[in-house]
Amino acid sequence: MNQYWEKIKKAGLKLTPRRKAIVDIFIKLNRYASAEDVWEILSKKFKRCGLPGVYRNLESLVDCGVLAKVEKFDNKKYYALCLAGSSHHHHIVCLNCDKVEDISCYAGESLKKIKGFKVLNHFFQASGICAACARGGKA
Amino acid sequence: MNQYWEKIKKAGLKLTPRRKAIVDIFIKLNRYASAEDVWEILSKKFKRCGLPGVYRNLESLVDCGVLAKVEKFDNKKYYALCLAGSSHHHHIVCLNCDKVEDISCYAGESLKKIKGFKVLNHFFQASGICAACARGGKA
DNA sequence: ATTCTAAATGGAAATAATTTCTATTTAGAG
DNA sequence: CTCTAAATAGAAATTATTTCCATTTAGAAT
Repeated sequence: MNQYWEKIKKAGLKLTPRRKAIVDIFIKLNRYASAEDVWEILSKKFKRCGLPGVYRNLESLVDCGVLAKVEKFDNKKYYALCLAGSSHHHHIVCLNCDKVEDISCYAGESLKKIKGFKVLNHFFQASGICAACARGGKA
Repeated sequence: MNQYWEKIKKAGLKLTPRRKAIVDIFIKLNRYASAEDVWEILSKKFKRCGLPGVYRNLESLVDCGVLAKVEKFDNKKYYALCLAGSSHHHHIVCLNCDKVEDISCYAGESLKKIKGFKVLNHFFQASGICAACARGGKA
């Protein structure tokens, strides 16, 4: 029972073979992926496997905190394993290898009021080159 | 020749009736809008008016700095008038009236290196309730 | 172990957003 | 006024995602 399975159970979701496999795929990938990416890999393991089911599972895994959404700003949805707890945090993405890491939120008091707005939410995401890629780890 | 028209000309784009009308729509709206929103309004002014043309124009207006993209994280594209110059900045969106305002970027030295990543880009967007809506301006 | 029920699933089809393509029109330089 | 590259309309294609419904299954209760 790993930390991800625990999150799934804790949310009252069933720990299905499909969900275990999807978590496994993300652990092995170590980067963000689209529903179609996941479906392609999952299809090798399960002969009968629909894309709608993958979409449903990715959403439920986001809901229970196992996955986080990653933005590529191209009108597609991307997901990555979320190691951080349920506390508010952000993500940094490697432009070379697509790896995603959790980063804590820097927001302080100054973010409660901006330009007369009462600020309720904010989204932050950084991208760049991770240490491994900078060393030529993959290129 | 207002500031928006100037930006269009400066980018080497033609100042067409369609583009003038789109800028005008955003000035009057004073909030972000989707391609379809713009198309609906534009259709009242021009009987022959295609959605693909609206998409093309919105993109070209972003390219020349007249419009900015706004994220609603729903896999649709949204646009708003961009008053700020070409310098790096962000946006804050009113959840009640959809108004968008430019905000300056707070990023300092600490944002150059995060978790070993060499940070190249970042995206920030805040949302909340604007002063007018807080006063019950529209609700 | 067996039963039971809500949740999960597959797959077809629908929906929604956006882009491509091609022929026609037009802004604006000369 | 002419000319050309840029802009346009509209149909059709593409892409991503969701809905629908009939079937299966995880896991709680027995």
